[in-house]
Amino acid sequence: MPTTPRPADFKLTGLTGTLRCCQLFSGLSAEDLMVIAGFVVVQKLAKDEYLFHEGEPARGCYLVQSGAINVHRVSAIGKEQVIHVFRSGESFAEAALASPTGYPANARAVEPSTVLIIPKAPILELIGRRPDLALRMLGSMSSHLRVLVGMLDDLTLKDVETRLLNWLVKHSPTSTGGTIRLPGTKRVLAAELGTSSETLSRTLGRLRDQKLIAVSGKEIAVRNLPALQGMLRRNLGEH
Amino acid sequence: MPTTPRPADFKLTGLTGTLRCCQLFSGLSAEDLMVIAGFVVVQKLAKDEYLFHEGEPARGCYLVQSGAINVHRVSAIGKEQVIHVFRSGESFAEAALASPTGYPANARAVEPSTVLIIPKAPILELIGRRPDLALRMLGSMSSHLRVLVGMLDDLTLKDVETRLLNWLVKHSPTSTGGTIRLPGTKRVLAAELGTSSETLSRTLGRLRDQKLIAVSGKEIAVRNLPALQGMLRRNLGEH
DNA sequence: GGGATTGCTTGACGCAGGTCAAGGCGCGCC
DNA sequence: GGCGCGCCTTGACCTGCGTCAAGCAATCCC
Repeated sequence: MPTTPRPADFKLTGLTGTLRCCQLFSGLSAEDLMVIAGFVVVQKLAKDEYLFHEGEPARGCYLVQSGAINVHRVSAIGKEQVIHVFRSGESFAEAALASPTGYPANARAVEPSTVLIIPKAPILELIGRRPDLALRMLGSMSSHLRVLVGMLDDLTLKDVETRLLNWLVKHSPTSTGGTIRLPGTKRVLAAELGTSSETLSRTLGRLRDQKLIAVSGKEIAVRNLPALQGMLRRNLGEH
Repeated sequence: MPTTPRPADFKLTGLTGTLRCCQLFSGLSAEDLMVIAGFVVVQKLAKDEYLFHEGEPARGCYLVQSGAINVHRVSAIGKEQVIHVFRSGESFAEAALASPTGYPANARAVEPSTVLIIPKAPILELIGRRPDLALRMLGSMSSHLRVLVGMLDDLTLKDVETRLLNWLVKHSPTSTGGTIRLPGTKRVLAAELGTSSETLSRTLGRLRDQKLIAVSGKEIAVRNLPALQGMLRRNLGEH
Protein backbone atom coordinates (compact mmCIF):
# COMPACT_ATOMS: atom_id res chain seq x y z
CA MET A 1 0.00 0.00 0.00
CA PRO A 2 2.21 2.85 -1.25
CA THR A 3 1.68 6.19 0.45
CA THR A 4 3.84 9.29 0.27
CA PRO A 5 7.13 8.22 1.82
CA ARG A 6 7.75 9.84 5.19
CA PRO A 7 11.30 10.60 6.43
CA ALA A 8 11.20 7.53 8.67
CA ASP A 9 10.51 5.34 5.67
CA PHE A 10 13.43 6.84 3.82
CA LYS A 11 15.56 6.07 6.79
CA LEU A 12 14.31 2.49 6.91
CA THR A 13 14.82 1.77 3.23
CA GLY A 14 18.30 3.25 3.46
CA LEU A 15 19.08 1.00 6.34
CA THR A 16 17.79 -2.14 4.67
CA GLY A 17 20.20 -1.39 1.86
CA THR A 18 23.09 -1.33 4.30
CA LEU A 19 21.84 -4.45 6.04
CA ARG A 20 21.43 -6.34 2.79
CA CYS A 21 25.02 -5.64 1.84
CA CYS A 22 26.60 -7.17 4.92
CA GLN A 23 27.66 -10.75 5.25
CA LEU A 24 25.51 -11.29 8.31
CA PHE A 25 22.15 -10.39 6.84
CA SER A 26 22.56 -10.76 3.09
CA GLY A 27 19.92 -13.08 1.70
CA LEU A 28 17.35 -12.41 4.38
CA SER A 29 13.83 -11.65 3.23
CA ALA A 30 12.74 -8.04 2.77
CA GLU A 31 10.34 -8.28 5.70
CA ASP A 32 13.04 -9.56 8.03
CA LEU A 33 15.34 -6.77 6.95
CA MET A 34 12.61 -4.25 7.66
CA VAL A 35 12.09 -5.76 11.09
CA ILE A 36 15.79 -5.44 11.82
CA ALA A 37 15.95 -1.94 10.40
CA GLY A 38 13.09 -1.11 12.73
CA PHE A 39 15.05 -1.66 15.91
CA VAL A 40 18.57 -0.85 14.80
CA VAL A 41 20.15 2.28 16.28
CA VAL A 42 22.50 4.44 14.23
CA GLN A 43 25.48 5.90 16.04
CA LYS A 44 28.07 8.28 14.71
CA LEU A 45 31.55 8.31 16.20
CA ALA A 46 34.28 10.91 15.96
CA LYS A 47 37.88 9.80 15.43
CA ASP A 48 39.24 8.21 18.61
CA GLU A 49 35.82 8.11 20.23
CA TYR A 50 35.04 4.89 22.13
CA LEU A 51 32.06 2.74 21.16
CA PHE A 52 32.38 0.62 24.28
CA HIS A 53 34.88 -0.36 26.94
CA GLU A 54 35.89 -3.71 28.35
CA GLY A 55 33.56 -4.93 31.08
CA GLU A 56 30.61 -2.73 30.16
CA PRO A 57 27.30 -4.60 29.98
CA ALA A 58 26.57 -5.49 26.39
CA ARG A 59 23.89 -3.55 24.52
CA GLY A 60 24.06 -5.77 21.47
CA CYS A 61 26.23 -6.34 18.47
CA TYR A 62 27.46 -3.95 15.83
CA LEU A 63 27.66 -3.43 12.12
CA VAL A 64 30.09 -0.91 10.61
CA GLN A 65 28.35 1.29 8.06
CA SER A 66 31.33 3.52 7.36
CA GLY A 67 34.73 4.19 8.83
CA ALA A 68 36.80 1.74 10.85
CA ILE A 69 36.55 0.39 14.38
CA ASN A 70 39.57 -0.83 16.29
CA VAL A 71 38.76 -3.64 18.73
CA HIS A 72 41.51 -4.10 21.28
CA ARG A 73 42.42 -5.05 24.80
CA VAL A 74 44.58 -3.11 27.15
CA SER A 75 46.74 -4.50 29.91
CA ALA A 76 47.08 -3.10 33.40
CA ILE A 77 50.18 -1.20 32.32
CA GLY A 78 48.27 0.44 29.46
CA LYS A 79 49.75 -1.53 26.61
CA GLU A 80 47.24 -1.97 23.84
CA GLN A 81 46.80 -5.16 21.85
CA VAL A 82 44.82 -4.77 18.65
CA ILE A 83 42.47 -7.69 18.07
CA HIS A 84 41.05 -6.55 14.77
CA VAL A 85 40.11 -3.44 12.83
CA PHE A 86 36.60 -3.81 11.45
CA ARG A 87 35.63 -1.86 8.34
CA SER A 88 32.51 -1.09 6.37
CA GLY A 89 30.11 -4.04 6.09
CA GLU A 90 31.68 -6.06 8.88
CA SER A 91 29.90 -7.03 12.07
CA PHE A 92 31.40 -7.67 15.48
CA ALA A 93 30.63 -8.38 19.13
CA GLU A 94 28.12 -11.10 18.24
CA ALA A 95 29.58 -12.93 21.21
CA ALA A 96 28.06 -10.31 23.47
CA LEU A 97 24.56 -11.40 22.42
CA ALA A 98 24.80 -14.87 23.82
CA SER A 99 26.58 -14.30 27.09
CA PRO A 100 25.42 -12.35 30.11
CA THR A 101 28.90 -10.98 30.87
CA GLY A 102 30.14 -7.66 29.58
CA TYR A 103 32.26 -6.92 26.55
CA PRO A 104 35.63 -8.66 26.68
CA ALA A 105 37.43 -5.86 24.82
CA ASN A 106 37.34 -2.19 23.87
CA ALA A 107 36.17 -0.64 20.62
CA ARG A 108 37.27 2.75 19.36
CA ALA A 109 36.81 4.56 16.05
CA VAL A 110 40.06 4.84 14.08
CA GLU A 111 38.46 7.51 11.91
CA PRO A 112 35.05 9.20 11.85
CA SER A 113 32.62 6.30 11.59
CA THR A 114 28.98 5.28 11.57
CA VAL A 115 27.91 2.03 13.19
CA LEU A 116 24.56 0.33 13.52
CA ILE A 117 23.84 -0.96 16.98
CA ILE A 118 21.75 -4.11 16.89
CA PRO A 119 20.16 -4.35 20.33
CA LYS A 120 20.28 -7.64 22.14
CA ALA A 121 16.66 -8.41 22.97
CA PRO A 122 14.96 -7.94 19.59
CA ILE A 123 17.67 -9.65 17.57
CA LEU A 124 17.64 -12.63 19.93
CA GLU A 125 13.89 -12.78 19.54
CA LEU A 126 14.27 -12.75 15.77
CA ILE A 127 16.96 -15.42 15.89
CA GLY A 128 14.45 -17.54 17.83
CA ARG A 129 12.04 -17.29 14.94
CA ARG A 130 14.56 -17.48 12.08
CA PRO A 131 16.88 -20.43 12.51
CA ASP A 132 18.85 -19.59 9.37
CA LEU A 133 19.78 -16.29 11.00
CA ALA A 134 21.16 -18.26 13.92
CA LEU A 135 23.32 -20.24 11.51
CA ARG A 136 24.64 -17.05 10.00
CA MET A 137 25.52 -15.76 13.44
CA LEU A 138 27.33 -19.01 14.10
CA GLY A 139 29.15 -18.61 10.82
CA SER A 140 30.15 -15.07 11.58
CA MET A 141 31.43 -15.98 15.02
CA SER A 142 33.31 -18.91 13.61
CA SER A 143 35.14 -16.62 11.23
CA HIS A 144 36.03 -14.37 14.15
CA LEU A 145 37.37 -17.42 15.93
CA ARG A 146 39.51 -18.08 12.91
CA VAL A 147 40.84 -14.54 12.96
CA LEU A 148 41.80 -14.95 16.59
CA VAL A 149 43.44 -18.30 15.94
CA GLY A 150 45.34 -16.65 13.10
CA MET A 151 46.50 -13.89 15.43
CA LEU A 152 47.65 -16.47 17.90
CA ASP A 153 50.16 -18.00 15.61
CA ASP A 154 51.10 -14.63 14.23
CA LEU A 155 52.10 -13.66 17.73
CA THR A 156 53.69 -16.88 18.82
CA LEU A 157 55.09 -18.56 15.79
CA LYS A 158 56.51 -15.71 13.75
CA ASP A 159 59.01 -12.92 14.25
CA VAL A 160 58.40 -9.26 13.47
CA GLU A 161 60.03 -9.43 10.04
CA THR A 162 57.72 -12.24 8.98
CA ARG A 163 54.64 -10.46 10.28
CA LEU A 164 55.64 -7.31 8.40
CA LEU A 165 56.29 -9.26 5.19
CA ASN A 166 52.90 -10.85 5.53
CA TRP A 167 51.30 -7.45 6.02
CA LEU A 168 53.07 -5.97 3.01
CA VAL A 169 52.13 -8.87 0.76
CA LYS A 170 48.51 -8.72 1.89
CA HIS A 171 48.29 -4.97 1.32
CA SER A 172 50.07 -4.70 -2.00
CA PRO A 173 47.60 -3.26 -4.49
CA THR A 174 48.87 -4.97 -7.65
CA SER A 175 50.42 -8.32 -8.39
CA THR A 176 53.81 -6.72 -9.01
CA GLY A 177 53.74 -4.50 -5.93
CA GLY A 178 52.68 -0.86 -6.16
CA THR A 179 52.60 1.68 -3.39
CA ILE A 180 50.72 1.39 -0.11
CA ARG A 181 49.55 4.47 1.74
CA LEU A 182 49.51 4.00 5.50
CA PRO A 183 46.10 4.69 7.02
CA GLY A 184 47.63 5.91 10.29
CA THR A 185 51.04 6.68 11.71
CA LYS A 186 53.82 4.13 11.78
CA ARG A 187 53.36 3.74 15.50
CA VAL A 188 49.81 2.51 14.81
CA LEU A 189 51.06 0.01 12.27
CA ALA A 190 53.66 -1.15 14.77
CA ALA A 191 50.90 -1.72 17.33
CA GLU A 192 48.87 -3.67 14.81
CA LEU A 193 51.89 -5.87 14.19
CA GLY A 194 52.42 -6.24 17.91
CA THR A 195 55.77 -4.48 18.12
CA SER A 196 57.29 -1.08 18.89
CA SER A 197 57.78 1.72 16.42
CA GLU A 198 61.56 1.41 16.80
CA THR A 199 61.62 -2.22 15.79
CA LEU A 200 59.25 -1.53 12.91
CA SER A 201 61.54 1.24 11.74
CA ARG A 202 64.57 -1.04 11.85
CA THR A 203 62.77 -3.82 10.03
CA LEU A 204 61.54 -1.50 7.31
CA GLY A 205 65.07 -0.18 7.10
CA ARG A 206 66.47 -3.63 6.47
CA LEU A 207 63.99 -4.26 3.65
CA ARG A 208 64.85 -0.85 2.19
CA ASP A 209 68.56 -1.68 2.24
CA GLN A 210 67.80 -4.79 0.23
CA LYS A 211 65.98 -2.62 -2.34
CA LEU A 212 62.77 -4.57 -1.78
CA ILE A 213 60.76 -1.53 -0.80
CA ALA A 214 61.09 2.25 -0.67
CA VAL A 215 59.69 4.29 2.19
CA SER A 216 58.85 7.96 2.12
CA GLY A 217 56.55 9.37 4.76
CA LYS A 218 53.30 7.44 4.77
CA GLU A 219 54.00 5.85 1.39
CA ILE A 220 55.55 2.44 1.14
CA ALA A 221 56.46 1.48 -2.43
CA VAL A 222 56.78 -2.26 -2.93
CA ARG A 223 59.57 -2.60 -5.50
CA ASN A 224 59.76 -6.35 -5.72
CA LEU A 225 56.71 -8.19 -4.55
CA PRO A 226 57.80 -11.65 -5.72
CA ALA A 227 60.98 -11.32 -3.70
CA LEU A 228 58.96 -10.34 -0.64
CA GLN A 229 56.73 -13.34 -1.15
CA GLY A 230 59.74 -15.59 -1.52
CA MET A 231 61.25 -14.19 1.64
CA LEU A 232 57.97 -14.68 3.45
CA ARG A 233 57.76 -18.29 2.34
CA ARG A 234 61.36 -18.87 3.33
CA ASN A 235 60.72 -17.39 6.79
CA LEU A 236 57.72 -19.64 7.24
CA GLY A 237 59.31 -22.68 5.69
CA GLU A 238 62.42 -23.04 7.71
CA HIS A 239 63.77 -21.54 10.81
CA MET B 1 5.81 -48.67 25.33
CA PRO B 2 8.43 -50.48 27.40
CA THR B 3 9.86 -53.63 25.88
CA THR B 4 12.89 -55.61 27.01
CA PRO B 5 15.78 -53.15 26.62
CA ARG B 6 18.04 -54.03 23.73
CA PRO B 7 21.78 -53.17 23.81
CA ALA B 8 21.15 -50.19 21.54
CA ASP B 9 18.73 -48.76 24.06
CA PHE B 10 21.24 -49.16 26.82
CA LYS B 11 23.72 -47.33 24.70
CA LEU B 12 21.26 -44.54 24.02
CA THR B 13 20.23 -44.00 27.62
CA GLY B 14 23.89 -43.99 28.63
CA LEU B 15 24.58 -41.35 26.03
CA THR B 16 21.70 -39.13 27.03
CA GLY B 17 23.18 -39.11 30.51
CA THR B 18 26.49 -37.82 29.14
CA LEU B 19 24.72 -35.32 26.93
CA ARG B 20 22.58 -34.00 29.74
CA CYS B 21 25.65 -33.31 31.84
CA CYS B 22 27.39 -31.04 29.38
CA GLN B 23 27.01 -27.29 29.21
CA LEU B 24 25.92 -27.40 25.60
CA PHE B 25 22.90 -29.66 25.93
CA SER B 26 21.89 -29.46 29.60
CA GLY B 27 18.28 -28.46 29.92
CA LEU B 28 17.19 -29.87 26.58
CA SER B 29 14.10 -32.05 26.57
CA ALA B 30 14.43 -35.81 26.86
CA GLU B 31 13.20 -36.30 23.30
CA ASP B 32 15.77 -33.90 21.90
CA LEU B 33 18.50 -35.66 23.83
CA MET B 34 17.36 -38.97 22.41
CA VAL B 35 17.44 -37.51 18.92
CA ILE B 36 20.97 -36.31 19.45
CA ALA B 37 22.03 -39.56 21.06
CA GLY B 38 20.65 -41.27 17.97
CA PHE B 39 23.15 -39.75 15.58
CA VAL B 40 26.14 -39.19 17.83
CA VAL B 41 29.21 -41.32 17.11
CA VAL B 42 31.42 -42.56 19.92
CA GLN B 43 35.13 -42.58 19.26
CA LYS B 44 37.87 -43.87 21.49
CA LEU B 45 41.37 -42.43 21.21
CA ALA B 46 44.65 -43.78 22.48
CA LYS B 47 47.15 -41.39 24.08
CA ASP B 48 48.72 -39.14 21.43
CA GLU B 49 46.23 -40.26 18.78
CA TYR B 50 44.91 -37.47 16.57
CA LEU B 51 41.19 -36.73 16.40
CA PHE B 52 41.64 -34.41 13.44
CA HIS B 53 44.25 -32.33 11.69
CA GLU B 54 44.29 -28.75 10.50
CA GLY B 55 42.67 -28.34 7.11
CA GLU B 56 40.71 -31.57 7.11
CA PRO B 57 37.07 -31.17 6.11
CA ALA B 58 34.92 -30.92 9.20
CA ARG B 59 32.76 -33.89 10.21
CA GLY B 60 31.06 -32.03 13.01
CA CYS B 61 31.74 -30.89 16.52
CA TYR B 62 32.89 -32.82 19.54
CA LEU B 63 32.08 -33.49 23.15
CA VAL B 64 34.68 -34.96 25.50
CA GLN B 65 33.24 -37.87 27.47
CA SER B 66 36.45 -38.82 29.24
CA GLY B 67 40.12 -37.99 28.98
CA ALA B 68 41.59 -34.77 27.61
CA ILE B 69 41.95 -33.34 24.12
CA ASN B 70 44.68 -30.88 23.24
CA VAL B 71 43.63 -28.45 20.51
CA HIS B 72 46.65 -26.77 18.98
CA ARG B 73 48.21 -25.25 15.92
CA VAL B 74 51.60 -26.03 14.55
CA SER B 75 53.85 -23.72 12.62
CA ALA B 76 55.82 -24.61 9.54
CA ILE B 77 58.87 -25.31 11.69
CA GLY B 78 56.90 -27.75 13.81
CA LYS B 79 56.48 -25.61 16.89
CA GLU B 80 53.23 -26.34 18.64
CA GLN B 81 50.97 -23.70 20.15
CA VAL B 82 48.34 -25.06 22.51
CA ILE B 83 45.00 -23.32 22.10
CA HIS B 84 43.18 -25.18 24.81
CA VAL B 85 42.98 -28.55 26.52
CA PHE B 86 39.37 -29.70 26.67
CA ARG B 87 38.34 -32.12 29.39
CA SER B 88 35.33 -34.20 30.28
CA GLY B 89 32.00 -32.45 29.61
CA GLU B 90 33.43 -29.76 27.37
CA SER B 91 32.56 -29.31 23.72
CA PHE B 92 34.69 -27.87 20.96
CA ALA B 93 34.93 -27.24 17.21
CA GLU B 94 31.43 -25.78 17.08
CA ALA B 95 32.91 -23.31 14.63
CA ALA B 96 33.36 -26.14 12.16
CA LEU B 97 29.58 -26.59 11.94
CA ALA B 98 28.89 -23.22 10.47
CA SER B 99 31.71 -22.80 8.02
CA PRO B 100 32.45 -24.78 4.91
CA THR B 101 36.24 -24.63 5.40
CA GLY B 102 38.18 -27.29 7.22
CA TYR B 103 39.30 -27.36 10.82
CA PRO B 104 41.59 -24.45 11.68
CA ALA B 105 43.61 -26.46 14.19
CA ASN B 106 44.66 -29.93 15.26
CA ALA B 107 43.22 -32.07 18.04
CA ARG B 108 45.09 -34.84 19.79
CA ALA B 109 44.36 -36.95 22.87
CA VAL B 110 46.66 -36.08 25.78
CA GLU B 111 45.64 -39.34 27.46
CA PRO B 112 43.35 -42.23 26.49
CA SER B 113 40.02 -40.53 25.81
CA THR B 114 36.47 -41.02 24.59
CA VAL B 115 34.80 -38.32 22.52
CA LEU B 116 31.35 -38.04 21.04
CA ILE B 117 31.33 -36.87 17.45
CA ILE B 118 28.27 -34.79 16.69
CA PRO B 119 27.92 -34.93 12.91
CA LYS B 120 27.30 -31.72 11.05
CA ALA B 121 24.14 -32.38 9.05
CA PRO B 122 21.78 -33.76 11.72
CA ILE B 123 22.78 -31.27 14.40
CA LEU B 124 22.34 -28.36 11.99
CA GLU B 125 18.94 -29.74 11.12
CA LEU B 126 18.06 -29.90 14.81
CA ILE B 127 19.36 -26.38 15.40
CA GLY B 128 16.99 -25.27 12.65
CA ARG B 129 14.08 -26.69 14.61
CA ARG B 130 15.24 -25.72 18.11
CA PRO B 131 16.20 -22.06 18.26
CA ASP B 132 17.22 -22.29 21.91
CA LEU B 133 19.82 -24.84 20.89
CA ALA B 134 21.17 -22.26 18.44
CA LEU B 135 21.48 -19.76 21.27
CA ARG B 136 23.38 -22.30 23.33
CA MET B 137 25.76 -22.87 20.46
CA LEU B 138 26.25 -19.13 20.21
CA GLY B 139 26.91 -19.02 23.92
CA SER B 140 29.41 -21.81 23.75
CA MET B 141 31.26 -20.23 20.86
CA SER B 142 31.26 -16.90 22.58
CA SER B 143 32.96 -18.44 25.59
CA HIS B 144 35.56 -19.95 23.28
CA LEU B 145 36.09 -16.50 21.82
CA ARG B 146 36.70 -15.24 25.31
CA VAL B 147 39.22 -17.97 25.96
CA LEU B 148 41.09 -16.98 22.83
CA VAL B 149 40.99 -13.31 23.73
CA GLY B 150 42.28 -14.26 27.15
CA MET B 151 45.13 -16.23 25.57
CA LEU B 152 45.98 -13.25 23.45
CA ASP B 153 46.82 -11.04 26.34
CA ASP B 154 48.39 -13.91 28.19
CA LEU B 155 50.80 -14.22 25.32
CA THR B 156 51.35 -10.57 24.60
CA LEU B 157 51.04 -8.78 27.89
CA LYS B 158 52.59 -11.15 30.40
CA ASP B 159 55.83 -12.98 30.97
CA VAL B 160 56.15 -16.64 31.89
CA GLU B 161 56.28 -16.00 35.63
CA THR B 162 53.02 -14.08 35.50
CA ARG B 163 51.32 -16.74 33.41
CA LEU B 164 52.46 -19.43 35.84
CA LEU B 165 51.26 -17.41 38.84
CA ASN B 166 47.92 -16.97 37.15
CA TRP B 167 47.71 -20.70 36.51
CA LEU B 168 48.59 -21.58 40.09
CA VAL B 169 46.07 -19.16 41.54
CA LYS B 170 43.35 -20.46 39.21
CA HIS B 171 44.09 -24.08 40.08
CA SER B 172 44.50 -23.80 43.82
CA PRO B 173 41.83 -25.98 45.42
CA THR B 174 41.26 -24.00 48.61
CA SER B 175 41.35 -20.32 49.48
CA THR B 176 44.58 -20.75 51.42
CA GLY B 177 46.32 -22.86 48.78
CA GLY B 178 46.40 -26.64 49.03
CA THR B 179 48.12 -29.01 46.68
CA ILE B 180 47.57 -29.31 42.95
CA ARG B 181 48.15 -32.59 41.15
CA LEU B 182 49.37 -32.11 37.60
CA PRO B 183 47.14 -33.85 35.09
CA GLY B 184 50.04 -34.50 32.70
CA THR B 185 53.81 -34.08 32.64
CA LYS B 186 55.51 -30.78 33.30
CA ARG B 187 56.37 -30.54 29.64
CA VAL B 188 52.61 -30.52 28.87
CA LEU B 189 52.02 -27.77 31.40
CA ALA B 190 54.90 -25.81 29.91
CA ALA B 191 53.30 -26.11 26.47
CA GLU B 192 49.97 -24.97 27.87
CA LEU B 193 51.70 -21.92 29.29
CA GLY B 194 53.43 -21.31 25.97
CA THR B 195 56.97 -21.95 27.16
CA SER B 196 59.60 -24.69 27.35
CA SER B 197 59.97 -27.22 30.13
CA GLU B 198 63.35 -25.72 31.04
CA THR B 199 61.94 -22.27 31.61
CA LEU B 200 59.01 -23.70 33.56
CA SER B 201 61.43 -25.62 35.74
CA ARG B 202 63.44 -22.49 36.45
CA THR B 203 60.37 -20.44 37.23
CA LEU B 204 58.97 -23.08 39.57
CA GLY B 205 62.42 -23.20 41.15
CA ARG B 206 62.37 -19.50 41.87
CA LEU B 207 58.95 -19.73 43.54
CA ARG B 208 60.20 -22.69 45.55
CA ASP B 209 63.23 -20.73 46.75
CA GLN B 210 60.87 -18.05 47.99
CA LYS B 211 58.97 -20.71 49.99
CA LEU B 212 55.78 -19.85 48.10
CA ILE B 213 55.29 -23.37 46.79
CA ALA B 214 56.74 -26.86 47.22
CA VAL B 215 57.18 -29.19 44.29
CA SER B 216 57.52 -32.94 44.46
CA GLY B 217 56.88 -34.99 41.35
CA LYS B 218 53.45 -34.18 39.97
CA GLU B 219 52.34 -32.49 43.20
CA ILE B 220 52.60 -28.76 43.61
CA ALA B 221 51.79 -27.60 47.12
CA VAL B 222 50.77 -23.97 47.31
CA ARG B 223 52.17 -22.80 50.64
CA ASN B 224 51.14 -19.18 50.51
CA LEU B 225 48.33 -18.38 48.15
CA PRO B 226 47.82 -14.76 49.25
CA ALA B 227 51.47 -14.06 48.53
CA LEU B 228 51.11 -15.59 45.06
CA GLN B 229 48.06 -13.44 44.43
CA GLY B 230 49.90 -10.37 45.59
CA MET B 231 52.83 -11.18 43.35
CA LEU B 232 50.45 -11.73 40.44
CA ARG B 233 48.78 -8.40 41.01
CA ARG B 234 52.13 -6.69 41.27
CA ASN B 235 53.29 -8.27 38.01
CA LEU B 236 50.14 -7.10 36.27
CA GLY B 237 50.04 -3.73 37.99
CA GLU B 238 53.39 -2.34 37.11
CA HIS B 239 56.10 -3.20 34.73
C1' DG C 1 70.70 -56.47 38.53
C1' DG C 2 71.86 -53.41 34.79
C1' DG C 3 71.22 -51.10 30.56
C1' DA C 4 67.85 -48.14 28.32
C1' DT C 5 64.41 -44.81 28.32
C1' DT C 6 61.96 -40.81 29.98
C1' DG C 7 61.41 -36.74 32.65
C1' DC C 8 63.38 -33.07 35.47
C1' DT C 9 66.87 -29.77 36.73
C1' DT C 10 70.71 -26.68 36.03
C1' DG C 11 74.36 -24.15 33.65
C1' DA C 12 76.07 -21.69 29.60
C1' DC C 13 75.16 -19.12 25.65
C1' DG C 14 72.90 -16.48 21.96
C1' DC C 15 69.55 -13.59 20.07
C1' DA C 16 65.25 -11.05 19.07
C1' DG C 17 63.36 -7.32 20.40
C1' DG C 18 62.02 -3.85 24.06
C1' DT C 19 63.59 0.50 26.29
C1' DC C 20 66.22 4.74 26.73
C1' DA C 21 68.27 8.53 24.75
C1' DA C 22 69.93 11.48 21.24
C1' DG C 23 69.44 13.61 17.02
C1' DG C 24 66.99 14.99 12.43
C1' DC C 25 63.02 16.38 9.86
C1' DG C 26 58.55 18.26 8.72
C1' DC C 27 54.88 21.37 10.13
C1' DG C 28 52.06 24.61 12.27
C1' DC C 29 51.91 28.84 14.88
C1' DC C 30 52.91 33.10 16.77
C1' DG D 1 61.67 33.86 10.22
C1' DG D 2 62.28 31.34 14.67
C1' DC D 3 60.40 28.24 17.79
C1' DG D 4 58.13 24.24 19.63
C1' DC D 5 56.20 19.81 18.88
C1' DG D 6 55.25 15.33 16.91
C1' DC D 7 57.07 11.71 14.34
C1' DC D 8 60.68 8.90 12.64
C1' DT D 9 65.32 6.97 12.77
C1' DT D 10 69.46 5.14 14.75
C1' DG D 11 72.63 3.66 18.25
C1' DA D 12 73.57 1.55 22.78
C1' DC D 13 72.16 -1.36 26.15
C1' DC D 14 69.62 -4.92 28.69
C1' DT D 15 66.76 -8.82 29.50
C1' DG D 16 63.73 -12.77 29.01
C1' DC D 17 63.68 -16.85 27.19
C1' DG D 18 64.72 -20.50 23.84
C1' DT D 19 68.23 -23.88 22.82
C1' DC D 20 72.07 -26.98 23.58
C1' DA D 21 74.16 -29.95 26.61
C1' DA D 22 75.27 -32.41 30.72
C1' DG D 23 74.01 -34.65 35.02
C1' DC D 24 70.36 -37.19 37.95
C1' DA D 25 66.46 -39.73 39.43
C1' DA D 26 62.73 -42.84 38.48
C1' DT D 27 60.81 -46.45 35.79
C1' DC D 28 60.65 -50.19 32.67
C1' DC D 29 62.00 -54.39 30.70
C1' DC D 30 64.85 -58.08 29.40
